[in-house]
Amino acid sequence: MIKAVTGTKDILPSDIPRWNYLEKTVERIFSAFNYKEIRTPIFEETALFARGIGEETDIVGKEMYTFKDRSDTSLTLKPEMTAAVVRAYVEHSLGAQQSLVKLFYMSPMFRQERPQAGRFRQFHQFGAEAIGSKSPLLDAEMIQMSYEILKSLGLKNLTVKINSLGTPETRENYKMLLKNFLEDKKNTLSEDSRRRFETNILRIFDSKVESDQKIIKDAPKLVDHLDEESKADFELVKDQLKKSGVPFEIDSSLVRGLDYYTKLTFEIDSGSVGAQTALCGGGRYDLLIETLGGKPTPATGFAAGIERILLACENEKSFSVSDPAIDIYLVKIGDELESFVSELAGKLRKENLSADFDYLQRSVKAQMREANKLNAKYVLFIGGDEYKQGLLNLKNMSTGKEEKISLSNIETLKLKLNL
RNA sequence: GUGAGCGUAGCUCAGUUGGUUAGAGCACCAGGUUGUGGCCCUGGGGGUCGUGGGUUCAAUCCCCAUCGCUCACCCCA
Repeated sequence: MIKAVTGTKDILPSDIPRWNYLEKTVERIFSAFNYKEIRTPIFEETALFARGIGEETDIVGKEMYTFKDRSDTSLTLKPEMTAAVVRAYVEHSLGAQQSLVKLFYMSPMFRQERPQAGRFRQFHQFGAEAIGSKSPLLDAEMIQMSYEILKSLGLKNLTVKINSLGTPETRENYKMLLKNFLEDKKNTLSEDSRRRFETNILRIFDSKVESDQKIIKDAPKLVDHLDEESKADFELVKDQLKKSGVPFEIDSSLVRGLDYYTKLTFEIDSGSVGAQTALCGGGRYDLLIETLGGKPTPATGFAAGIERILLACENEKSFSVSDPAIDIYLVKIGDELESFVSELAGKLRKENLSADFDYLQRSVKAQMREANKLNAKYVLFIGGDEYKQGLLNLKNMSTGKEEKISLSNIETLKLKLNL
């Protein structure tokens, strides 16, 4: 048997109502904040992600699905969306028509990682990008929007964490500071953290090893070494979050894994999922547009993992969707009426009613069971003496009451049913 | 890439200290009402016990390999 590829999942009909509910919620809130949807191709030239995300990152270094097409161009299934959105922004000069462009997306992403709870190789993200302003109000807006979406989905167990990475210069200075601090303690660090010391020293803060945490606890903090502008912006974001009632905590160890972030970064964690607690994350990326060939343009954004959010919602039973119901199920008494029933169903469907009937020549009882399973609001019996007199028997499935209606005014059934 | 756990019906799982036709609940189908659902009752279909090899008179059970799934590390949404 051929199965779905490792790390990929079918979203089955029984899953769809929950996905639809999430998607509608997301669209509603994005549009309230005046973000417009953008859709970009599933794959891009590999160079886009290599340059945008950073050659040294894990995503680019070992997690991308990269392949060559017949003209020998290296292509990559998108592992994240920001680089693609920025590419489209630059390519179509979206900034020429409006100086601030607010975009949102929902799309599958691909990363070749080992699957685990809340992590897949094909997964889905929604997110937003605001390109063209350095206002901290937009950073606060990103946090507020994502928080509101999660809240609207009924989630409770949330932690909003914010940090500022400062400008690249302040960050480099700080890295030196940290390096000096850790230099003589290096040998007592875990193996992973010793590796991080060389590759990405800031990530040592993320270590789950207790002994590492003890060492790093007394390390200098990035927030204490910010440049004046980053510091002022950070204060503004905090202020704005307080005003909009978003609870948050400052997490000086919050470092994002993509190279393009500057200044404000944030993450929203859930205590209701497995080890992968981040439901969404984002921040400011003032240098990326330039890196990708555009004019220097400040921007900020975030991305959220849909599977992870739905997992948290399930574990918290944070929302429920009502069972899908069909308006009317046609029960035929006698198989010779099949073709007539099919025609009748067609008429009802034209009236925008959802209608179905039995194609398996099953007994009336079996047809009723089917109607019940489909949550049918009404059942229409076709056949027997009534049918000969031009009448049909209409049954309300919740009250159980039946009434006879005339075959000739079947088109007005919709009004009768109050549907 | 590393580590641990688990693979028995469509689903959730029992089971045999190795021994005849491998079980339950749910789901599915049929009947109980020769024209009427949700409850109930009766019956039925469905499994190469993940795959390959080994040990044995005998393997779903023990051993080895392999594939897959799950969780965690790493990393990230």
